[in-house]
Amino acid sequence: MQHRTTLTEISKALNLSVSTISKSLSGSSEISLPTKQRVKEFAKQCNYVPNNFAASFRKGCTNTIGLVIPHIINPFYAKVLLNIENYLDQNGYKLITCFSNDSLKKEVKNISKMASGYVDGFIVCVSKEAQLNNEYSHIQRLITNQIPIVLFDRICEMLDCDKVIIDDYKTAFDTTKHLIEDKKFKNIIMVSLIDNLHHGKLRTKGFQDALATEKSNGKAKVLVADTIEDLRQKLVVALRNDKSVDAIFGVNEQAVIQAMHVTRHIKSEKANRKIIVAGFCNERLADYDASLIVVNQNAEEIGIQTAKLLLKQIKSTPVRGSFIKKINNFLS
Amino acid sequence: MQHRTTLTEISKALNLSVSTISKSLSGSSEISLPTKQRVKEFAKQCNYVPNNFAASFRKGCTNTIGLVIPHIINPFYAKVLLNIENYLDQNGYKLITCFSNDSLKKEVKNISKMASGYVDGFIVCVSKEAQLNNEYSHIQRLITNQIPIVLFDRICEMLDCDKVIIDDYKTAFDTTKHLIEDKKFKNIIMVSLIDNLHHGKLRTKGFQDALATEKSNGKAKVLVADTIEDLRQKLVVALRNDKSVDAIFGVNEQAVIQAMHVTRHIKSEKANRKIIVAGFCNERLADYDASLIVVNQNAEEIGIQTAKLLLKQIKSTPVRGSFIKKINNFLS
DNA sequence: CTGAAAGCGCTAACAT
DNA sequence: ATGTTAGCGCTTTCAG
Repeated sequence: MQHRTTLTEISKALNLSVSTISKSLSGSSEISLPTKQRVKEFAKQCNYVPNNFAASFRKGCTNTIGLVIPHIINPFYAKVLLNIENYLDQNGYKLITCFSNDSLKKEVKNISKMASGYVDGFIVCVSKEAQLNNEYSHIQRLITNQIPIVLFDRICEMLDCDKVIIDDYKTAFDTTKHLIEDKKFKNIIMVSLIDNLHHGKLRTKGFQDALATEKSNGKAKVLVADTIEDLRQKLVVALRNDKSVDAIFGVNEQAVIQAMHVTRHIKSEKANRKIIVAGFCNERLADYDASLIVVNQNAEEIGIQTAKLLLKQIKSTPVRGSFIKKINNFLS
Repeated sequence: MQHRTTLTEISKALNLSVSTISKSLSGSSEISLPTKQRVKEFAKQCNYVPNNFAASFRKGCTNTIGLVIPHIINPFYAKVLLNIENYLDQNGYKLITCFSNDSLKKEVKNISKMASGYVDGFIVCVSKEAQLNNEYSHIQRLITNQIPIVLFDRICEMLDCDKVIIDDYKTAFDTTKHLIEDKKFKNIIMVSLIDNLHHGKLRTKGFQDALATEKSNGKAKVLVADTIEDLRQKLVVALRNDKSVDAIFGVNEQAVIQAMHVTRHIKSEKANRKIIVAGFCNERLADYDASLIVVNQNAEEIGIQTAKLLLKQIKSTPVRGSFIKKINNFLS
């Protein structure tokens, strides 16, 4: 790495003290105008770039946030990430991004490497593995140590910290109502590949409760599977057995995609059969099938709110520096 | 922020020097086994977490890479990012991620904030705006200052640094050949929304050259547009005017999507008409239309190679520490 | 084996 | 208006 000019070097060259240089460069009113100009000009000539990393170290805060999300192939996470970054950038923060790949081990590793001084706070969407094993001690440790943290999307209700989620239950409930009351579907099948996850269960419940409110509508079927293949087969069987099914409600993107597939297949068997697919998925899916009814998951809003909450926490937390100041006062 | 135990505190508590603590904790062979154990145990009791940020500062390298990409809605970039992160993580590096939103101003801002000491090197995919204005001075400055940097996907040939791209020309050429020779298409239309970008031009050229090699095949049409609407209209007209078109080759994802749309529309007008869409796009598009021919853009490979090249550069660059050491030796 | 000391680049309280 | 000083937490010679 090429040598970078430092304040000390400038101070020696101009026969001024480091603090004068520092103050001049930051435009302090304590310094005379001629001095400030001289310093600034010289600094520019030397290609001086302030070492903000050193400043961060000195001040005890890094203006950096650590983000851990499962992955980014799901456009929902991509959009959340994009919005978090934009919000943080506008507020002078940087973002260290890590992907857990839904592995608990990598999640723990990522968090601990960032927690060793690199970030002022965390935004986390926990891995599937953490959820399945109900293993949150790494998160709990951050909370205990009063490190600012906001969870989003996949959360654990036991943890006492800020959380941002869509209201899965309400969204599923409302969408189902909409399908019944506005769209006039009579026989809806729900499909899920995430019924082992917390938000998956909530969506299923929302669907079921919405149907329960429609007493006349006796038919309600929930199809749950662990693998795509399994779901597809179950769905094919269900649609062949019950010719009156007129809509499929998928509670996660993969389920929606499979529903679209199967629907196309069933339609090709019987041209006049009509089945509409609706559900939680990327709105771009509608690019390829305009009849798809997409549930809006508000990724933008989630991203912004998450970041906003975190910065609020950070601003209300005294930085380490002031704490140390207290100690020193006490000792002296 | 809660107080964090430091080496100094441990040293006072155990009546040992800071350096002994430091060495013990890092398992140095200079320290006796009993001391090491005593220190380690005490550190654990105090919940000691090393401040690697301070260590980074001291050592003059941060083990952090700065990434700037236009955005992440395009799954190609998402996949590249994911693979970069995974590779870097495996090699002990963190990743600061920024999005330029294709704005030159934000790109410059992002780079300079990271360059102020936070990162050991950069991975950049320049913004559309930078390309259109041929404005690369911010990148050139990094290169001049010998800051490790690798460009990917959108590059500038004038810049003297490592670059990773897919071979746009060859990929377009080969795909076109494949469409003609293997798939036996007779009349292919190419569509593009990126003909103002460097790689867009290369893809167009690849298409044209491939067609030129087939002398018997007189027909070759290139449709270029700036907006989606414009492209769609042009394509509709073209397909209505020339009933013999049997394939559309899109050189970017949006163009491919529009081609799929228009094709569906045209087919609905005339049921027996057959048109196949092929092109550069996310392979997930094939989930919704199995007849789509997807060009593989090798996002995984690009991500990994980019990261690998950067780390290679970084490892071959002496850290600032050693430079400073030289100065000191010289002075004393 | 252990300790003392210097210093990474910068800030900010406290002189002068 | 300018300078002095202390120190952020850690690593790394060099001395004992």
